[in-house]
Amino acid sequence: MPGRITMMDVAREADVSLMTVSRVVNNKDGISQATRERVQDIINRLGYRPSSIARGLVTNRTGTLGLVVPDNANPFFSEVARGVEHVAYAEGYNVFLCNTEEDRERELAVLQSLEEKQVDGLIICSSRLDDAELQSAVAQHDAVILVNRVVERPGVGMLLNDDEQGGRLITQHLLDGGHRKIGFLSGPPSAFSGRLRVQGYRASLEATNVSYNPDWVWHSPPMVETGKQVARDMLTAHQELTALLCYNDLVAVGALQACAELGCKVPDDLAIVGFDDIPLAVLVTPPLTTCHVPRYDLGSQAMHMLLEKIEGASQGDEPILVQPKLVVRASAP
Amino acid sequence: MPGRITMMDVAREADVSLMTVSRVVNNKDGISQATRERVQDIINRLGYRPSSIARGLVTNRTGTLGLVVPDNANPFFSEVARGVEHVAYAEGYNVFLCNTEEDRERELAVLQSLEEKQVDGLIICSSRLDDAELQSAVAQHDAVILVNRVVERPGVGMLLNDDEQGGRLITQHLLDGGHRKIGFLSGPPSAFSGRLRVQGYRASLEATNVSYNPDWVWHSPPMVETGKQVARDMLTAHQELTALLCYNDLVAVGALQACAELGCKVPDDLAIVGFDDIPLAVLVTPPLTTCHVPRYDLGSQAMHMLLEKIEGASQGDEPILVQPKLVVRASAP
DNA sequence: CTGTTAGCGCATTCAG
DNA sequence: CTGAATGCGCTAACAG
Repeated sequence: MPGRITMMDVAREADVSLMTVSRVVNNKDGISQATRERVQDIINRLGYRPSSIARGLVTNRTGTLGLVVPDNANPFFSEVARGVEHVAYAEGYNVFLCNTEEDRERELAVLQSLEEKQVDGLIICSSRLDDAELQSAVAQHDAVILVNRVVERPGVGMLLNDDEQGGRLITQHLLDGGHRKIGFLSGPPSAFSGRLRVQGYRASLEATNVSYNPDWVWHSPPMVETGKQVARDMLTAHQELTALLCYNDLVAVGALQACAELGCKVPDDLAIVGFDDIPLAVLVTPPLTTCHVPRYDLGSQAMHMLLEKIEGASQGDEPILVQPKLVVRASAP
Repeated sequence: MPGRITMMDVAREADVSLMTVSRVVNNKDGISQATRERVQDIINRLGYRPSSIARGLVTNRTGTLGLVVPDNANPFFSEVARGVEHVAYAEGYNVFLCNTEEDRERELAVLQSLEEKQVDGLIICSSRLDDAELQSAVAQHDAVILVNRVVERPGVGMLLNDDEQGGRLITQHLLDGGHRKIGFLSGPPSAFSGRLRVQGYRASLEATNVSYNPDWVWHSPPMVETGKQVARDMLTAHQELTALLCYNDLVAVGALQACAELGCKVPDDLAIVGFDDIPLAVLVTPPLTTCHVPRYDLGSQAMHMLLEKIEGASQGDEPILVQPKLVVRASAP
């Protein structure tokens, strides 16, 4: 096969220099309308496409970005991804969507790979790395936005759902409903947002003089299946509970299923609250009371922040807090 | 800032030539154990990372792949994506996950962009392009796998869920249940698989001497909201229907909601059947009868096929058919 | 307005 | 076992 069509081919065919072709391709001026059109025609006729990797080698910009998420099949992250990609696409970027499958090792590997690919910028959602790992990973890149994770490092942008406040909101709602024995399935230990939500829960309890009971806080991987299993164990071990907060809606749905199996009625025997307000939340029976997080907007806003950083127009690095909103439905009226 | 660390830096520091460093980096032999270790140490100490774009320029391989889907937030595609990415990652590839948002123009743009990025291979899921567009888009790439779409072009691999058979299975199930007036919400007109499913539906009807009524086949975008709207309109216009086939589970869930609003009981007043068997299918009430499609496996198998193609080991281009399986649940017992 | 020169960071020859 | 030369396809800086 004849190999890729290069600028050289176009230049030869048009009987001009490489530079002239380059100028046409990049819409730079300093070229007569006539040559521009002639060259453009030849480009079209030959089907020439610029090699963005050759270009990247000289410009040091690849036009690609990285987006790292724990699990793209989780509706929360896939919606964040949509927001990111929509904006990125509008600005002419392509994005590597990288799934870490909730795995630390894999997150590290992905981050290294993105570095080798020389992405122009990076958004990391809900990193599962510990602080030290994240610090040094982030140090390799010069434009980074963290979503729902904090790290001490100048130059890193942060966009955070106010998880502690979210934890307070849902806890307060249950307290207002008269609940005093409230369990919490708090997500994976590595989840930063889980820790914050528990803090909010605890703060809210203590503000009402209800004592915090660590036995009522269990970890669970953030998926339906695991939520179901852990909820079953927890509810069996702690039959005194009258309400259950869940790390996210997926876990809450799992808890709903566990209740069905245990013959425990929601919300009469047990109130259940989720987090995120994914579309699924209104599709289950009973629909979930939850804390609404603007997933798509989180993605698009993170992307806007990243663009500012890439273009060097970043307005300082104060973390930006997004306020979640309590949504009351039948699972915890 | 001092700029990126290059091979040159390592070579200078180790007092060897570029080539020696290159050999160490790429694990080639023809190097003494001693130098290898010494160079490796310096690489680690300096934090050198090879530039995959520079490498790509000379090797003509980028280590990146493209995956094009209509909507990553659709659980069907996000699961396919997981399958693809899992295998890709294991083989050292990164993948551009590109959402077309069900938009033809955008799909074309994405495909062109992937060409400029010089991906080593490409998987296109459920393309919404017409045949001519797809043909010429595909012609630009040398390793392409189509999922759930057929195109006439040598060299293109195809992995297909047997949608016609799926259409037959679900239709037959309803016929067996005594239904004779069966509507079909068949998805977007651009959806190849929708057309096949309708064919199966029609074939199944006619094999039972039930006449095919085109008034009972309506299009609907493949999402819950739109499914709900179209279902409402259709059921209002055609109250004679006793069963409704849906393009996918999302549409079926929408139909379920429409029924709830219309005061129509499922399955007593109307049987509803979905397609895909996404996790959501068992979470709604009543759980959906549907046609199971192995989404994750579709992704991982497509990826394996793509790898074979990239490595030139492709075993011919017979489309590979995957058989869907009827799953009977309460929405259409 | 257009062309020439140089070099991005690396791997592939081919010599030592 | 190691190194020197060459070029991938393109753009930036300067010349004309």
